Amino acid sequence: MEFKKLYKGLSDGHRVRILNLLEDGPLCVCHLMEILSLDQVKVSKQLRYMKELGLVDGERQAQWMVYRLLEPEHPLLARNLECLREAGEAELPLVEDQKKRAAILERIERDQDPCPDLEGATCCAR
Amino acid sequence: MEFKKLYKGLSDGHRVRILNLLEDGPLCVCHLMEILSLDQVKVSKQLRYMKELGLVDGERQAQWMVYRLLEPEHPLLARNLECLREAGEAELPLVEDQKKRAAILERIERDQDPCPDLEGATCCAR
DNA sequence: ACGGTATATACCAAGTGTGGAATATACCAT
DNA sequence: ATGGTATATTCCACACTTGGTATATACCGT
Repeated sequence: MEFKKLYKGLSDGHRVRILNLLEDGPLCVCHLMEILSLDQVKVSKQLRYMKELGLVDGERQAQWMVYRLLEPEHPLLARNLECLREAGEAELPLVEDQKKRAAILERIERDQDPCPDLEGATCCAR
Repeated sequence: MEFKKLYKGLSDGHRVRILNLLEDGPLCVCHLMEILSLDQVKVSKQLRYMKELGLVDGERQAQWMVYRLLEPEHPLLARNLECLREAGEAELPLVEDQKKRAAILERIERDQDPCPDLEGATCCAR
């Protein structure tokens, strides 16, 4: 991955939050909307932008689009997210986002919500 | 420093090369021009941009402007530059730039070129 | 085929970054 | 005061990013 594209990806708060979430595993658009409290068009646009940068990729699962990191083990990305998480709330609610993600996954498990099948676990809540 | 500004700074090849050079110590514009083989206006503009981002600051020393990192110990910046240097020539000639910088400093020492006084050493070659 | 849900795209306006050419400013030496 | 060197700024054009609103597409269940 070109360094330039990585940094363009990281130079926006919403995008960093999305990358941070995807680092823990794939997610569909509706969950990203829910966690970020962002409307659908904005999320879609950011995802498209990051897809063009070569940071993420999306795959259709039934009616949902499930996004994932293109290079989940990319050391520079991982390292930067780590530092940003350590920076705490003052910068971005990254750890809080991770908790919300976990809560959503639990809810899905508990309520048997229909969701695309994804590496053993389900993804979507509605 | 806001993370956003750091990444905006890093998302351009010339800027990364400048930041990498300044990490080793302050430099004046003419040396940056020489090492990057870039014309004066472009260097000045990138420096201004990074000054607005809060990444660098410039101080006049006689007829020269000497630039330095605003937060030389910033861990995220240091870490990213380190990784980019390790990435090697394919991405950016960062290590080569460092060598050029050292060569210039030697040349100054040897030829007693006039330069702004800076933390003991001199800086400018002309 | 139809209506609903999830997601993407198109279009337009505003803001931001980037490049080139010309010009201005600051300082030095004489 | 003058001319030279180092650096910054201005202006203009162009590409990129971002936000809003509206619309289109894809898939599902019936």
